Amino acid sequence: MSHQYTRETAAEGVENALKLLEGRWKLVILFHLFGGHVLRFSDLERAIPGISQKMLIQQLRQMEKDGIVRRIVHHQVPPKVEYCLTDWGQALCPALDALLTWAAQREGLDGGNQNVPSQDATI
Amino acid sequence: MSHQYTRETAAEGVENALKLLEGRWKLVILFHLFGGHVLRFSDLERAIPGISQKMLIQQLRQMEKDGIVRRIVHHQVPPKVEYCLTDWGQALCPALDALLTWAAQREGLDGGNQNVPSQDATI
DNA sequence: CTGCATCCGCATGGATACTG
DNA sequence: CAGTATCCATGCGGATGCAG
Repeated sequence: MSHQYTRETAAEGVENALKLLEGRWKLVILFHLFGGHVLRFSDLERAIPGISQKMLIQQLRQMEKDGIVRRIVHHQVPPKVEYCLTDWGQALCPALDALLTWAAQREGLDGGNQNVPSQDATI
Repeated sequence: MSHQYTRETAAEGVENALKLLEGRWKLVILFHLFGGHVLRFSDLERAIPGISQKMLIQQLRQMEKDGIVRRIVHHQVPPKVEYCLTDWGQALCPALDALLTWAAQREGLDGGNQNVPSQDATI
């Protein structure tokens, strides 16, 4: 399982991965679905204040197409559609946790140069 | 170092982290800087075909402001400016690797339902 | 209830030309 | 060499209205 990537393919790989997560609301949706939660369209709508239906369905559809989210249609009136994560979608957890860890490291390391944005090499 | 996040703060944290990585060229630049490489403006320009000066300087400036990239100015004629990663920027490596790992898992798990995008719960 | 269509404003990104 | 300034195209996201 050793990763042997060239600088370019690695950049492409991460860019592709990031592209799947891009979108104003995908992360929020994802976190509402983590842990095996199964939510209806209206549940998500209510759980995410400020999101429009268009955005909600758009982001859900994209993630469904990308294999991150599973869509379950119950043919009944009134309609009922539920959303949950695929196995692959659940597998995102560790990666996002790593990102979280990195973000948390901001205060702590970085060489103590938060207030020295530009170094000046003038002699 | 246990992460104890609520659903909301975690989403915010990751979103903030992702926001720092957003931008058409940031990842590409990052990967060219990983490994302690110190590159001049023109080096990056040459190394990344298709990028415009505007985009290059814009993305670099944002990452500098965010503490990911360090900018070193040599006051001389002709001008010479070098860019490298901060310690925190270098620390991004594991997180991006996790993302890479996740992306690689696409083929392999996900319950074998790549061809069944929408499940149908009709009785 | 769930989801699609349309229109609109704004931010992002790209091309080009110019400056210290 | 290392930017800055300007103009322009595109796309994203928001609001509203309609349909199955």
